[in-house]
Amino acid sequence: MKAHIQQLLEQAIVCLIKQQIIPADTQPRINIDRTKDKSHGDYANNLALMLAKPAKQNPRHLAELIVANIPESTLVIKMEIAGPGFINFFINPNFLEKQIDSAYSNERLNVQIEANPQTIVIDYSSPNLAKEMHVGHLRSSIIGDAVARTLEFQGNKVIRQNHVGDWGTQFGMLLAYMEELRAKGEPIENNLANLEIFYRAAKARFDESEDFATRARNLVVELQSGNEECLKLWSQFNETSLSHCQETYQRLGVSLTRADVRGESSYNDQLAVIVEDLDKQGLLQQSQGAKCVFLDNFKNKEGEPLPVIIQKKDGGFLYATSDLAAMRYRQNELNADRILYFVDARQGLHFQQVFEVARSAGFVNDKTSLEHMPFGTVMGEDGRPFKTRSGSVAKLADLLTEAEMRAYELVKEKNKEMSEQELRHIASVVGISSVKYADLSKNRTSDYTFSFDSMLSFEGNTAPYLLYAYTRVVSIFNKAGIEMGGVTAALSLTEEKEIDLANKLIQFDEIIKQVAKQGMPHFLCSYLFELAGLFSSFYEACPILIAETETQKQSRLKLAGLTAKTLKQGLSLLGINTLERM
RNA sequence: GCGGGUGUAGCUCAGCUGGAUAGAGUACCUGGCUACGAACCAGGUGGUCAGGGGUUCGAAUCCCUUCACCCGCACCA
Repeated sequence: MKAHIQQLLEQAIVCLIKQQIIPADTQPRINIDRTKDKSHGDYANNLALMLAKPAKQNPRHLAELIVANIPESTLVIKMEIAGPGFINFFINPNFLEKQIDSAYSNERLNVQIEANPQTIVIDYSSPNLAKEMHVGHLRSSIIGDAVARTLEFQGNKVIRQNHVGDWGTQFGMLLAYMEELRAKGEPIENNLANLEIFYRAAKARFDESEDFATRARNLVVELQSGNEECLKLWSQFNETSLSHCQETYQRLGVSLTRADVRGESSYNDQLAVIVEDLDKQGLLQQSQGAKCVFLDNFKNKEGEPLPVIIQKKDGGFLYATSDLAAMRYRQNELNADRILYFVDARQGLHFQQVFEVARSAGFVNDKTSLEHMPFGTVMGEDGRPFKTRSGSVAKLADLLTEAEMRAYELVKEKNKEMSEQELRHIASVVGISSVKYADLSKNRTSDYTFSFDSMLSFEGNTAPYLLYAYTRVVSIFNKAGIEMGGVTAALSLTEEKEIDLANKLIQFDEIIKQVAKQGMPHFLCSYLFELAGLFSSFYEACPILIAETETQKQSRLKLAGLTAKTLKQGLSLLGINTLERM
């Protein structure tokens, strides 16, 4: 609809240019807004206000001229000039009904398939395998996954990349500890059952024993030089850690699989090549023993150009190096059009730098877009950044268990007769979805206050509210004895609440586009919450099964059916399951 | 010091990149279940959009400035 109005306005501009009312070189950005107030029609536009100055016209008068030059359209029944010079468009209600009818019988709910699908690489979750996943991994995993699903739904080719931290100095420490356990005859498997404890034990040995620390450092070197025994231990460790991750993904409903794992270690053989390439291109400089690329746009504390260190003075590589290798791989092997990074905002500078290096070295084409999708820091309830090293770290797995337990209590209280199995299932969906929704519904760029209580409150703008709306529709269709998609009669909108709901329903497509473009699932959350809210009002005000006429009943069933389908589809894009009853 | 971010109702947060009277949730108050599911709905109280300038028809949004807090800034990731 927006596109249609835009076309109308563009044609009006052409006419006005011909008439020399506005200058020939005007290329205004046409912005169609949805109105907040119904008295302003359905859509509004400020073109007259923007062009008033270049056209040397009174804005209201110019608005009249624009309206006079807009071609006939069956979709627009009325245009009004309001305020300082807004043009308000009133849409034919008939159109709304047609849209709903068509979305209802469409698998994709009328969400357009991308005309030019892209290959989009998404780097997300990427936990460090040395430790178990904790709350800090929640945002990247959940937000990245929601965006991946959304882009996929649009018809893009999405390639998930779980860039796990499976390499680096801390592995020396872990391997040394594994060795020690083995020497003592203790089964390593048992100890790896809890990675958090394992890591702490290894760290404690590292801190208390100089011999151990030395051994750990030596093991890093041996690992990197391909010592077989080391690699065996290393891969045993990683296997265990990865299976922990998969377990968590499974519980969380994150769509990452083992096939999406491409850890830092997989770029090992490319690191030296990257250095060589940069050197050949004359981008590399020696500084204080390290090999660096200097970028003029970035300054350090002393106001001197800031280096991106590619290779340490001891010959070791850094995460900038493997990020560059990964970028080149994603460009050349995966043929990415877009590469998205769902990574903590604190790494913003790092990404600016490596993006620039990658471009100037030609690792990435100019056409390929590199996008850091930052998210805010996880804060404790005291308002301070959530620290992971200070003793009582909330493991992600424990958090999920807590959520399920709280949900279980609530579900049981509301459903005294329900079987244990069903209670468990519902509690699991309610608990997990609450945690996810609490995170997804916030603008990802701002800091995130981690709070059990707000996450697991099941009232208001929460996942259960949306799930509840869905189950109400299911219940109605059960009672009516027909399938949710089985309404055949045409829509007939008369009541205000019906029209409000219908208007919201046809916006689904716009919202999907927005989420896909900006990588921000909270737009979808807000939309679904508003949709569920409008449905609840409609539900209260407009009896469905006991409607006055059969026509009205069928029409309302259809509206409810499309609401449920939209909720289900929307939640599914967020990685949240629906329930038939709760 | 330089760069980035944040500051909106008691609390948690939206505000669609400059639009019409700044919105939700929560908390608090009032009303609604022998009722298609009350995890709900209808309504109310609550604001110097951190402060101050500027740009213009119009600013929470753009520019400048002050304040407060957070985060980066050479071999960790």
